[in-house]
Amino acid sequence: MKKAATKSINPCDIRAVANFYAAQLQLCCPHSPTSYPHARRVHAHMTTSGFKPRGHILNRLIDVYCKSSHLVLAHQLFDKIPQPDIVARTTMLAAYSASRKPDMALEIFNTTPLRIRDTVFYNAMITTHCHNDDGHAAIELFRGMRREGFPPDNFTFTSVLSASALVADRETHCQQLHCAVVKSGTGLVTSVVNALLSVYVKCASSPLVSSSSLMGVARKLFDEMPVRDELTWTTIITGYVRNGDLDTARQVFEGMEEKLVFAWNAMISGYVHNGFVSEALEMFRRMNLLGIKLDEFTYTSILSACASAGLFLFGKQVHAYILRMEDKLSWDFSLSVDNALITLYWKCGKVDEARMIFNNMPVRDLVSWNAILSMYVSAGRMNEARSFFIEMPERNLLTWTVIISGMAQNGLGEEGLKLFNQMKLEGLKPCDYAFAGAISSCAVLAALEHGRQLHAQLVRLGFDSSLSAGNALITMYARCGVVEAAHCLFLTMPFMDSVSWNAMIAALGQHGHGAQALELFEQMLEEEILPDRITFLTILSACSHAGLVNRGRSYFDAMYRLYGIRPDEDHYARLIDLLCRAGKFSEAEDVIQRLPFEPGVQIWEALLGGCRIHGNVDLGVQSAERLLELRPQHDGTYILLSNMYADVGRWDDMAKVRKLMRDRGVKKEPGCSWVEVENKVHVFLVDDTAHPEVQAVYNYLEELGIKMRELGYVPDNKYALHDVGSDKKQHGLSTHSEKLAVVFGLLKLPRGATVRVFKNLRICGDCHNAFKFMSKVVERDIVVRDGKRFHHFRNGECSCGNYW
DNA sequence: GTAGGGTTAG
Repeated sequence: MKKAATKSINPCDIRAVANFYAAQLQLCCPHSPTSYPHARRVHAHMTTSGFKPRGHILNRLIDVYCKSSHLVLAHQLFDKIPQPDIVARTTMLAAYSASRKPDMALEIFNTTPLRIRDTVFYNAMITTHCHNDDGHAAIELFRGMRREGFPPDNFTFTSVLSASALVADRETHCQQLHCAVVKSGTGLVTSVVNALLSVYVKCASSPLVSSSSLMGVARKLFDEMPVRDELTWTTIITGYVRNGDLDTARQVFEGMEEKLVFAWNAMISGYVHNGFVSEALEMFRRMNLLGIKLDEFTYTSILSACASAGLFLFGKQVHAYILRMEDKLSWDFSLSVDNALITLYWKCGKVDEARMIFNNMPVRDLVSWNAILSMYVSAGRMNEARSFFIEMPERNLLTWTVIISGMAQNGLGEEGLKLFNQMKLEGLKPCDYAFAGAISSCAVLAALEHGRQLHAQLVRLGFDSSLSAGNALITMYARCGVVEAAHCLFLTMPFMDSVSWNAMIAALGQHGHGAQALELFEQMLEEEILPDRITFLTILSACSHAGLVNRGRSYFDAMYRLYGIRPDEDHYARLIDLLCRAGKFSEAEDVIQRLPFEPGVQIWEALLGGCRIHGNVDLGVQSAERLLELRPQHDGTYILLSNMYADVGRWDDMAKVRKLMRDRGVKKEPGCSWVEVENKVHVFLVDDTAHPEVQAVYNYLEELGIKMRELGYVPDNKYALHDVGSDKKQHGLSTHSEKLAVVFGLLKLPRGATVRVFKNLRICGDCHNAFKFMSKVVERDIVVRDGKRFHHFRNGECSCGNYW
């Protein structure tokens, strides 16, 4: 039947029919929603009428199918062509490139004979490599096409220049390509110079080169351009913005005769990213006054400005304005703006509102999901974060990074490391941020060997200059007890920020090197690194650990006066801790009286801790009572209070506290200590009998005890008595977990190696005393990290100076 | 038939 139909059309008519079909397909605009159904109808008509499309009609049909995302259909058609021409091949290849299927594009490329290839075809393949972030492949292909004698054109140069921006040695490639551009005669084509500008600008913002000279090259190109388009302006403006030179960016911007929305957006986002929120808002107001039509980029940038500056009310006004004109906006618009709105709400602490926006979004993308995940993580709502993560329809590197570092931040190191491994199993290559999350997990677990291995991997992968990983490593080494390694790393880091300084100051403070910590802080100020609220938390702790009361007090005063940072509850708590440890109770009470807020858990904990050290029972009882009201289920308060009564022999009161604890069903967190030996973590509990080699430990402990007593060690049974729930106390036989772990380390670790032990709770007084003697007897360093700080025992002394 | 900039998630 079909044959009959074909036969009935004579050659003249076939040409007329072909023209008809071509005209019909011409009606299909590339991205209109009606183009695909129309093309299908035309296609069906051809099939039923027996017309066999060839040449440009076929190519056009393939093109429409590709552009309307019907790649399978397009490819079926393509496969039916006996010898597809270069136009059909380029169309198919570019379609695969645009839909991020580089393997399919490469297959078409490789099966296309050299003799029919042309420059356009190579250009399309170079672009495919760019979209696949494979700069080297793109550059290699560019070289190949020149070897084969295909002349590069302006399209070739724009693509290969953007490829060179992707590679590490981009500056070299860029300069070579610049020469090739000049030789090819495309050196005055606007699009080519734009691409050149773009690479120079990117090279300049790389931290490894001196930016000023490269921005100079870019500026010269810009000044000498015969024709500039809007892209030119945006590129040069963002160039200055990325290099932090907002004044020059502004000058260039003001020099534009007709300021297009692109350029406004570049300025606004530049101000936002560099922290100049009021300038960004000023730009926004000016745009409104001039009646410039705002687009989704303007709104997202301005919402992000509000989010980072905490300008909730202004942001809400923008939100209301957007809602009023919502019906005029497209879906795509609403997606990115909704994402920015989520960020606005959660950064301003409105977690549930942010979740509502997410729930009501008609379309969501990964950015939306990742934003909510980050929100739960930073709010410490890890159960919600965990289930949200599982629910996610897709994940990318960022998703994994957020959840891994979130686990670490919330003390869930084991889960963090598990997720890091799972991520690798799923075939994702961790970036430096993901490594930072895994390293922080090691810091939480005090898993030194594991952390060292991650450090080694990091160096092998070339991430050793990474800021985030470096900062995480400082903290990891410090928290694993190797403060020297942390310091060494800090001194050799190629780039640093305030986080790096904070981490190192905190490391020195935790290890009892208070004076050094303060020295480093002064150096930080000299280098004009602005301290933040975390910096002050760490120096107040450092002062507290080292007993530097006066300096701590004066830093506290300087915080707001000199740096405009209002002290929060945690700053006040550290101040009170500092004062109480030094026995200055009336001053501490005075501070509490004049607090600008209701004292919370942290304040009373600090006070109680100080009272315990100095045996100030009355004040201690008062603060414990407040704590028991605020947090009745927390075990720590009961333990501290009962220990305090025991210290002064008030056994009845002690018994009452224990009864109260039992009545309320509060369980004491069992004390445990652990030590890493040959990459394996050995955990000990009080009076441990479970560890397979525990008998050897008890034997060696006895042996050491004899030598220690010869040097003057007197066991203090008072502390053993305090162990709630331990029935061996009357005999004074109880052996704390930290003693077992230290002795196991002494037995198992190589001769002379430092023993590093970690304990979940605070170290006990008798153990502290015992380790001093032990370090002298065995002539080895012993490091113990307890819940609060580090103790370095060496030659009979502890780094804390008994001040803890 | 092929190219290039600005946004939102760490």
